[in-house]
Amino acid sequence: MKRASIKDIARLANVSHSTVSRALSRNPSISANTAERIRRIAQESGYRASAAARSLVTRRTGTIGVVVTTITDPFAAEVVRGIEDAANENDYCVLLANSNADPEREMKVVRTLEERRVEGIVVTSSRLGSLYATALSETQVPIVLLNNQHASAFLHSVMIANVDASREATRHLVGFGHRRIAYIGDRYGCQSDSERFSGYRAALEEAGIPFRPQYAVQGDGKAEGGHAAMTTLLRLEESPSAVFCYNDMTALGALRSTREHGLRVPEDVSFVGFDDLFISQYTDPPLTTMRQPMHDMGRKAVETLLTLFKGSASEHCIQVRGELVVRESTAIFKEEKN
Amino acid sequence: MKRASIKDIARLANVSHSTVSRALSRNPSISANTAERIRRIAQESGYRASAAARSLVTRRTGTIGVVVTTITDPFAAEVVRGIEDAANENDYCVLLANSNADPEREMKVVRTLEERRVEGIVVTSSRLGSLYATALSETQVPIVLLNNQHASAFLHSVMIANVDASREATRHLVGFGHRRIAYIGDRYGCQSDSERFSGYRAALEEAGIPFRPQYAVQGDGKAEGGHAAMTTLLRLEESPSAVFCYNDMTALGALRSTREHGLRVPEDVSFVGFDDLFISQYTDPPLTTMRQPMHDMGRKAVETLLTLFKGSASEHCIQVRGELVVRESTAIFKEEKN
DNA sequence: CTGAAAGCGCTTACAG
DNA sequence: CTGAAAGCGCTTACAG
Repeated sequence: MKRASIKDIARLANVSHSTVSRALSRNPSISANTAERIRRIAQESGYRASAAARSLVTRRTGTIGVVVTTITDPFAAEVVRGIEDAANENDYCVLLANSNADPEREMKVVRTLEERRVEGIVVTSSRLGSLYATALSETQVPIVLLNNQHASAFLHSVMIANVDASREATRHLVGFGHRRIAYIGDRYGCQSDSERFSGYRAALEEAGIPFRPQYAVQGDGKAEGGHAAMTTLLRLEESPSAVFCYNDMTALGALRSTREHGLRVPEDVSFVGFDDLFISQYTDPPLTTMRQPMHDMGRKAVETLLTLFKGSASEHCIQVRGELVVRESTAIFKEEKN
Repeated sequence: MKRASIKDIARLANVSHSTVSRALSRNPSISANTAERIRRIAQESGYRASAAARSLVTRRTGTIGVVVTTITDPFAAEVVRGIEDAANENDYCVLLANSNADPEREMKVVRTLEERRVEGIVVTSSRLGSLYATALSETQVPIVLLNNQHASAFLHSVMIANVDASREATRHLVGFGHRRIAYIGDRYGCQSDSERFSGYRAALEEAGIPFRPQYAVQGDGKAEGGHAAMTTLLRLEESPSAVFCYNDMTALGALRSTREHGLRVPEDVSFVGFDDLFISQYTDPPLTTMRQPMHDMGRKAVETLLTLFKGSASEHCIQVRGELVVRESTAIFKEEKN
């Protein structure tokens, strides 16, 4: 059975469909009585206005598109939650798409979102920031990149202040007396990896600790890579007493490798992660980590979209600060414990 | 600047807009040459067909709505991933909405989805299954409930076979020689909690182990609740040697409480969870758990939607089996270890 | 192979 | 306060 249209309601109410439209959108020009009557009839017949028809004339869809590599990534999920919250508060819906970190698919997905006339798009953790700069300059819908992996001055973005945050995270280790401090990076992390690496180097430098190349190893941003990287570090003649990890997932894997080697955390080796995923408070021991305000970053992304919709200018790159959350995976360095 | 419409392309190509429409939809009646030319022009001018206009006439939007309590829940995220994958393979988009487990909001959200003319809706872990039965019987769009908390025979659903799965999980503990086996439930879990509790009871019964009421405690489905519940259990005169948890998050909290009491897992107490969240392989020790095929459940949900779209009949309740994943949080019972 | 016309379900000036 | 008309951007019979 067909859905009731505005005309059906009009017939039922013995008025023109224009009147129905006005009554339903609470246009004050309609008399209270008829308006009331029309609304009741609409209600009873389970009428639902067609958003498609409406948006065709109003030129507004009230939806924003979100592309993530995969919603299964806890970071992405938290960000999307922030986006949803902010979107809903402003009566926007969210069209979700995943790119699987595949540039081709990512472009295709953006295309689809354009056809659906999303009013704005937020893309998280994209690896093709630079591709976007050109490909998307033709796009007519505002895009904001969240923690994108490549700088692209032309686009709007919200980013964590990687260098500062990483420097602070590493300083925490330095402050605990550690000098053999390693870094487990993300070989796919592009700009954010190199920035976090810079922050790490900066902290070493200001503490007068020489950088040892063998202490900089690469993971893959996931637990598997962190595990493998940590295993490498543990095989070193002089293994590190502390490790700063690209992110919490990496730390998770590294923690496990450490445990498998019969070492204790933090007594034998200290760890600090990056992100503060929900689970990081439940690892054993609970993880000290540099928190990214994921929820807030999601909000900020839609807020810049919103100001862009109004035609106002918006900051091009919003930088957000991390916050060190000290838990139990870091301890004061003690010489030769094992 | 306005988006190019089909008419703009028609003007550029010196044909009627009907011809443009046909060329773009690869209607074979159009001559290869003109079709080619039209497509090139459309491409160059960055033309994007308006999905709204199209769906107004085709009566198809190619989108399905998904409502979750919060995407931040790892279970929901995995399910949504499965939904997305299946949807994309069939050229559907996903409109995501969160209900915050608030019935009122959930109904509102469904309303919004209807206005957007989603062709189907999947609702995960809803607590108002029974409300749906009436409220949604008026709805014209097919809805499938995934692990809904209340039975409702009128609706389509995909569910884990809770009783069987829980019985098997508990049997695993029994098989390891445990007799003091506790259950930490979810006070908000409604039907799924009572079903999992039944499975637990059934396993005890078939093993001739008397049920002890003080061994059945309630959490809240989250780590906090699991922590509190386990603390209660540990204060018992004769505390359990094994615990079956409503879900992995509960187990996570329980694990932590156990650790805080200076007890070892699995030497002092064994744990089995439910879900097999991604993180469960990274807990310390890695968690033995009853895996729910979350990804597959998501797929199945859209598959039943798809068959419903075709007008075919579909099974009303698809039951899916859990799979016990044995890791290191369970061990053979040994008398009086501490 | 191509075009003119009608219509999908709304909103919104324009009249009255 | 209400209605008739036009139009948003498409698709699709119907002609030719």
